[in-house]
Amino acid sequence: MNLSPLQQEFVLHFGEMGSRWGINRTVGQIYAVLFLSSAPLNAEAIQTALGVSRSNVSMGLKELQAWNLVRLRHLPDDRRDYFTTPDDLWEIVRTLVAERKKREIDPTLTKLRELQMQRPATAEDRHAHARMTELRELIELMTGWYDDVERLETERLIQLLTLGSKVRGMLDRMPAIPGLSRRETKEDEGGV
Amino acid sequence: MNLSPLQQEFVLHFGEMGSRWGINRTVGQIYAVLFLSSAPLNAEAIQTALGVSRSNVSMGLKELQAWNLVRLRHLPDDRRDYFTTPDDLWEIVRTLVAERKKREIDPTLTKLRELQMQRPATAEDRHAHARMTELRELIELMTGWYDDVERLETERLIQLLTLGSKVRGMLDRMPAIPGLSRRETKEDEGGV
DNA sequence: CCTGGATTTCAGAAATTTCTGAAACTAGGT
DNA sequence: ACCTAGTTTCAGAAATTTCTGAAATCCAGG
Repeated sequence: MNLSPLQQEFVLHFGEMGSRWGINRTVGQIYAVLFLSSAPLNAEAIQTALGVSRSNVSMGLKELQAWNLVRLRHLPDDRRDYFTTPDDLWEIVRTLVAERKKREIDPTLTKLRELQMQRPATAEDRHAHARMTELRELIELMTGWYDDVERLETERLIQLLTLGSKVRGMLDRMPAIPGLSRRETKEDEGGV
Repeated sequence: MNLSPLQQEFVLHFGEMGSRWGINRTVGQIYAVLFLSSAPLNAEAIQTALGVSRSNVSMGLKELQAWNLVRLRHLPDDRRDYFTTPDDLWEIVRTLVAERKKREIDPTLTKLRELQMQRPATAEDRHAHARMTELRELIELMTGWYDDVERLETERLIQLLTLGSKVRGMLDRMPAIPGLSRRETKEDEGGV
């Protein structure tokens, strides 16, 4: 398979962005090709489209599968593996967010909870401990919200996003929530 | 400066997470040390705390400054540069989100808009074009929402997040928004 | 229980990123 | 104008990540 100039440029861009997204160039390119393709593709088609080695494609597909970002399909009378991305972009976004949370947030939350078992001894440790508490609470607030929103069906989610600027007006009409001010009580400490 | 076991473990964790967050280990560790410290730190203190070279610290700080994640401070009668992270964690989150959007989303949005100037010729290109449109519209919807939320003062933002599960009930009481169904009209195409 | 197309694994090669020490630079004090 | 304490830059070294080709594995017929 070979790519049209339009596809080509999109794929190249995804490759370059790959590194910023925490995946490597080839994985980004493989994803881009699958994303644009109207039909499922097998490894060989991807290989020729991108001009990389067969094993590289295999590893890339494996990684994309680990991210739940591609679907394995089979065509009748063909035992090769074919891959697609979901037609529904919202499903892709949900997967992306869920997987990033799993990899980038959850381990830190676990670690913070674990570290908070220790009682701080010195003044400096008390400050560090307080700082970790603040961070943990903030992450918990955000992931709690995410858990709620994630369960919304897509129609509702779009509705919520479209609401956008109206959010402010709505909040104005709600009572302030007591006991949730911006900062907790704050201790001052000295020393370099 | 040397770190307590509590600080040490937090710093090491941040270092390891660094790679998943798109920054490198040392940068993650530098940030962690500054985040926990009750007082501003100079480069030498960071160097001894982490046991890395002076130039590495310098580069790390430079990168953190490029991300707007640290503040440069000066103490009286001392011409060394001291650094801190903001006391307010919400400010940190806002910066983080804004910078990641700038680096990870905006370039793609620009590229998509640019690619859409081209008129698709083949059937396959028409499909690719449609797919890009879908993606662009989705990103625009999400960044539009972000732009609104970003302007909320922190109290309101917390209110919004705390609302969480109540969101669903609220949305139920709102009229559905016409013309914004889940998927656009969808063309079917064949061929491998 | 072979055969042959297809996929996966793996060890080393290639490329990229990170880290370092030395040199260059900067600016306040005298 | 020249120290001097401090910071930044930079070229090469070290470490890490990515990529490849060859070999190993898998598995659906025959």
